[in-house]
Amino acid sequence: MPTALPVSAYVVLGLLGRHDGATPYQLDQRIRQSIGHFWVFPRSQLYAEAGRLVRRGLVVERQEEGGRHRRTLSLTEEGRRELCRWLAAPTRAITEIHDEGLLRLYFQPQTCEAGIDADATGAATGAADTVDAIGRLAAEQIRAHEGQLDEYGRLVASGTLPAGSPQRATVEVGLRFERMIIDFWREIAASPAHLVGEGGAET
Amino acid sequence: MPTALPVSAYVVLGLLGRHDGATPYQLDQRIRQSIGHFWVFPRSQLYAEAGRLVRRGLVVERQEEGGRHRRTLSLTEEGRRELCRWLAAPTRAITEIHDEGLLRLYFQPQTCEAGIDADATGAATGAADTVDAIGRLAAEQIRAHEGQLDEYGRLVASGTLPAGSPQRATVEVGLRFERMIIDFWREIAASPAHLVGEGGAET
DNA sequence: ACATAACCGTCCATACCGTACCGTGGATTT
DNA sequence: AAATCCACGGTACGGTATGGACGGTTATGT
Repeated sequence: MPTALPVSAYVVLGLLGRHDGATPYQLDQRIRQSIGHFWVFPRSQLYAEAGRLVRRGLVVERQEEGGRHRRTLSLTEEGRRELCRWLAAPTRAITEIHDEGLLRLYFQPQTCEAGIDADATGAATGAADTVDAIGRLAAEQIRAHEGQLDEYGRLVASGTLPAGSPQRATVEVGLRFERMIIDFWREIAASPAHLVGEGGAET
Repeated sequence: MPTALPVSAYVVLGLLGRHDGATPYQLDQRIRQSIGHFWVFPRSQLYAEAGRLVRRGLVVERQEEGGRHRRTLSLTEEGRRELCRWLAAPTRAITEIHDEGLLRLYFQPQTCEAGIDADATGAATGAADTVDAIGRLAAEQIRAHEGQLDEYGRLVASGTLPAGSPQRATVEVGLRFERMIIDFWREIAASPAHLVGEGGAET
């Protein structure tokens, strides 16, 4: 029991718990259409993580001698125990979000070369540009998120996820999130000017 | 124009655009109560990123000779131009979510040893344990997210964010997200058994 | 046979992360 | 005035992450 394992270790353990004897490659594919939606996990890290787990004795791998040198991973007793401990343990970890669109929105009223600065007297020289930028941003985000929403929809429609399963439930979060954020951006798109300090008495 | 800058570079540029002449330390504080909610940004990266930006000539820093050796950062002309270009550029980047709670939920129906040594009643089937685990997980997540919701509430109440500003809008997303996810976990909590394949023929 | 595509794994240079740590200097004690 | 404390402000460092490019291997098509 070295230091606490990083979450990514449990991604691998958990996946193996459900599909023992898989190769990293297969895990990668599964990740991409499941957990990948709420836990980013690039391919190369998978191999790295698998290696670490082997070193710690939580996983064993058997590598094909010839051919593709496939590595078959499976949990050891200790690996399964560790996984179960983690699943039963409490967590207060909060969702961590990376959203470039929101970032851009946040920074939006910026003094750019269009020539405005702190619109002291309400001369809206650069404000129009900002409104423009916000409008475009919103439009793009709507499109992007609609795409994502569709993808979730297809995933559900594909029937791979048993209705009422935890796996299905996590996708449900994805669906709701996308609907929520699309609504949000639609509101922004509907009145981008509203954000540039039109009505707001502020400092 | 070196290779495209990573998003984190624009975090610094954007922040400086709004508070020119700040020290990394100050930026860190601002981040923690604003962008940090939708773009995680650890302290140490701030200094690293600032250094990179200086090297690229988008930012200049003046370091105090004595005392605390504070570094004051400000945008160069080029830095501001780069920022403005980014703000105006289109992005189709999609939200990236890291949520450990969902991860645990996803992995939940796992074949664990029923006899968890903490309380060995010995007779429990795996299903009951799983229902239990899901219930606890949901309860914790609800508490955690309620805490986060409160924090957003306080942020809004504090009045630091001009109503109708983009900054306020981004917090709105946070609020909606938290409400959404709390609802989700409440549903799970209400009938965790529902997820364990109670009614369904599966496997 | 040959080309082509899908498999499967590896490498690598950077970048990132978090935490522990270290000096500063002002305020409060003693 | 010396000792203590604590908010500042920054650095170091070991481990992790990233993602694209590369290089072999089998299957598919022509």
